[in-house]
Amino acid sequence: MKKEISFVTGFNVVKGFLNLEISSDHWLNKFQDILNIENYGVAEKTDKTYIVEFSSPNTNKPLHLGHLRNIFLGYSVANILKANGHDVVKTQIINDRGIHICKSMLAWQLFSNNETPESSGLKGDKLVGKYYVIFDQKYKEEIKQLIEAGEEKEKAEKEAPILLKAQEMLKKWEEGEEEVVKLWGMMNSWVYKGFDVTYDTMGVDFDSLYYESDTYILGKDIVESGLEKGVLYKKEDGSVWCDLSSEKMDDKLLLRGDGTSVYMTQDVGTAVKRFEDYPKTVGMIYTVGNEQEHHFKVLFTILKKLGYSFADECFHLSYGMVNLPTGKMKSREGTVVDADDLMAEVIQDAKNITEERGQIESLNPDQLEELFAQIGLGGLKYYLLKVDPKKSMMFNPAESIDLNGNTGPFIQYTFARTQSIVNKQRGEVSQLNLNTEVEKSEVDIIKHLLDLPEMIQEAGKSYSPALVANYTYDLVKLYNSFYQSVSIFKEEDQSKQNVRLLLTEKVAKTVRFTMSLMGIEVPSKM
RNA sequence: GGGCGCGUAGCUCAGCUGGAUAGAGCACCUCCCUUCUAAGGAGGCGGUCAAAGGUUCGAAUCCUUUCGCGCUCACCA
Repeated sequence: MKKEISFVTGFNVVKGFLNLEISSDHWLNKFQDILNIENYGVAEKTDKTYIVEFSSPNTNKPLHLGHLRNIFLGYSVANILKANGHDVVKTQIINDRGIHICKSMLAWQLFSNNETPESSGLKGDKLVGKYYVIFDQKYKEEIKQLIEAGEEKEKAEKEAPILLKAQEMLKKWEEGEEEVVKLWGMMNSWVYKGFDVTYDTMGVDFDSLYYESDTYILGKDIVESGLEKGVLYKKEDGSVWCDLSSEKMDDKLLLRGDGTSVYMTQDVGTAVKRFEDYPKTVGMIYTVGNEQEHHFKVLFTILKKLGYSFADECFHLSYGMVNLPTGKMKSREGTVVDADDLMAEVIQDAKNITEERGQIESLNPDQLEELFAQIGLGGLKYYLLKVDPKKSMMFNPAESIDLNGNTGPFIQYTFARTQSIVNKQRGEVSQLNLNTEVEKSEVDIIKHLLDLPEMIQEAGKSYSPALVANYTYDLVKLYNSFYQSVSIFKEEDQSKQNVRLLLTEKVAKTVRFTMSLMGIEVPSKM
């Protein structure tokens, strides 16, 4: 065998396993192959388009920790699909209509004295969220009063005056009453402005937006034609349903007795609209929490029954809930972690630690601000992305800003190390000498670099940034081990030094690339 | 009750298309900065892979059952 295959230099047998020794020049050949590829890790362009939906908030309250997992996940999956050569459309459905937003509107009308983001200095989404909470408080007070007056609890919950007023407002909105629509438009614009600030801090953007207030109308039309085709049926009270008994599920309501639409109605409309807007689409990814698994199962089934073959190309990217050490997040109990607050906190922590031990003397104030944001947000994003999406996860605020071990800042730190070497080198590194002898720590890095394309492919297939995170972590661990065990600039053998410099450059490029897939920036100093 | 998912070290997580002594980080204990960033590295401690059966030369991984946890089954979103 040693004669047949030139790169095998030895072998031994342990417990029934054949171990082969591979020569240095084989690994250097492989490394040379990688170096020759311009965008190593990025697959060739395909003509396929994927639509990735994420975020999709309600417009009645600010974004929170749960949204952060959703948004980072969706954004990262979009990047990963791009790296697999596909065209990607990042989108969301904005749930801008319905009773929830009317509640905020009503409470604002009743109790705000015309408070605006400008007059209060509050971020728009925070201001609207504040009135949503006020509505809930008043609503509860009224229920309590009704019960004390001898009303049944259930009846009280249905007949609290403020709730009736909100429902009335919703009706007026659907009828297009000018004043209500105007108020709705104003308060939504506040929210969007607030969200824009949050997305900007996150470093996240979208290619297209869909509004429920638009798509629910299309949804209604589709339901009507489904009725004509006999795919759907109408009950005596006028409500419209889809028979799902053949899939062993309960029938699903698509239009209420009074003709108004439900969530499912607009989801049908949105899906159809998107496939019309992007005809080359071969996959639509819905990044939505696992509590909606049933909803999407039903949605895809209904789409198929309505005759849309693209139903098979829809995929619910279902992710687990984010829990706190204190338990579940509950808005009613005030345990929700606000997205803006958390990001600010994490950036502040990065600042404190960096000022304490960073190598940042040469940076100006603007560069420092940027660095703190990179480290803080990098840590947060990595923390939320390194866990398998489908698993629910524990969010420990104390650990998210940790810097040691399997964390974003650890990886960023390693990248910064590579940069100080790259900067010290100055000028071109000469070609690889394939006859150089390589250390084990160097071979380990080459082997891992060789796995990159397969990892990208797998991450794309399984929609899992966690694979990218773990790959990157393993790579920088190998690099740190190498970094500590050999010296680069003290190496007298020029060929060996070249190998190490080229490895350093390639690891740096790879880390910057894989981190970018997670939406994480890497600093050259920290 | 039905459906779906999860259960790996004290804690947080990898590994799961079956292969060698089950890995990492945190925490705890040793070492290593006159060396390119010690936000680092080398090592130690720590596991009946929830439990029991089964398939297999071989199971954390596949199958069955049980237990525990989560989500879900609205004229809510």
